[in-house]
Amino acid sequence: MADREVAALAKLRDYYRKHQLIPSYAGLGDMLGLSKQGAVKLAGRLLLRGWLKRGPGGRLVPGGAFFERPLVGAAAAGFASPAEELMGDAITIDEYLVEHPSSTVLVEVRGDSMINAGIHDGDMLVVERCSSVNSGKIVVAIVDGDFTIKYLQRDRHGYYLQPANDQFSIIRPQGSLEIYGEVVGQFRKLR
Amino acid sequence: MADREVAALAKLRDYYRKHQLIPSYAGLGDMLGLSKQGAVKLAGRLLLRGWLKRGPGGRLVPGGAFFERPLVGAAAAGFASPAEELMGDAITIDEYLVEHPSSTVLVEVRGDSMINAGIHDGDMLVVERCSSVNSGKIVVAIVDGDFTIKYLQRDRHGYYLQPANDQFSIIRPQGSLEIYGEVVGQFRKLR
DNA sequence: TTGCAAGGTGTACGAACGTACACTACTCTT
DNA sequence: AAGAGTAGTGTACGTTCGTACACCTTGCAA
Repeated sequence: MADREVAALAKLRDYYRKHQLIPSYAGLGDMLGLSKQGAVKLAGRLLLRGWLKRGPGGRLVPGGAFFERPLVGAAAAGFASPAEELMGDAITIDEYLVEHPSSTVLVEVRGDSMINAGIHDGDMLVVERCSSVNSGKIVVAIVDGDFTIKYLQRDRHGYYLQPANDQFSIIRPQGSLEIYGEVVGQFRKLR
Repeated sequence: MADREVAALAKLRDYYRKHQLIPSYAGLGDMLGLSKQGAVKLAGRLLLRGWLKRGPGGRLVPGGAFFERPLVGAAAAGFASPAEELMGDAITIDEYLVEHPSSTVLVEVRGDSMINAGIHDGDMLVVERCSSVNSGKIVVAIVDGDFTIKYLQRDRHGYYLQPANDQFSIIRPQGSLEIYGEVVGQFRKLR
């Protein structure tokens, strides 16, 4: 049975949460009451299932399925064990929203000019810094020294900034248009 | 200068995102163009700042401040050097959204019944599990075995579920109303 | 000028690591 | 009864790891 794998995965999750690190084969063996070689074989099975993968130097690192929480879908009927639903890992949302950590910043929204795009006053935006953005994307641009959030559009006259609110008008930059970055995600507190 | 530390942290964040692992001292040295000993000393400084910490076997693991992202205010005027941005506030998205990790789950939204509350199809909700919720809050309720997202309201006839979309109607539960949890946050990818 | 701390390089060493191979015990299937 | 596959142990080996110590440069204060 795959009983042992499940138990091992549970202990690995606890270990990883505590140390942000998958133990070595020897450590894994100690943790599970196995010999080092038993741990090697067992880890091989976890690798096949995508729970673990190999990192630099042959070290074990968490695989794609390692952090997966039973995502409670809207159509989900059974949610039997509350213990398994727990979102213990604090990294998940961050990884979901941020692809390139070193070039990503957070910007707080002021104003309602993008309200029809679902961006409200007070929301937080995940912004990836880059100077060139494809048209049609939501961007953070710099107009008169201030940040502004708009759709970047282009027509035969060049690029312009389009709000998602009828009460605001299109901005056509005189001269060059300075792009701060592209909006790749958003989040807000509801409480 | 602390210039080198900031650059190193940026590269470390990208490396960690790719491999879920902080490199060894030798790997860190290669990454930064330093000798192994230079990496040892530099890592010592990162340890002092809380960006890294020590794991089992002396290995480096991300510290508490490792996942923080720079927060750029919407009213910020000058943003001259990227280094300057790091001087502002920094938060982790997870800490911002999740207050009680052990009782928080993520739910993916299906349907448009809450669209006027800014909750769209495909959004992710941060749900804090609890059985009793104050009225007026957005809740995940269980109706006929299915999850549903609605405002929880109360009148003289008792509790009912109110959608934020004119095309949907109020749900008055027959018998008891089962609350799965309260929606305390939401996030979505825009790319 | 002297002193000294900060930040860097080079070398060395024992411990721990990943890997490989041989072997055993048990459980199925043929 | 024989064979194959699975899950485990033991031993061995070369590499890499973290650590320590000596040494060099630069900037700055006494």
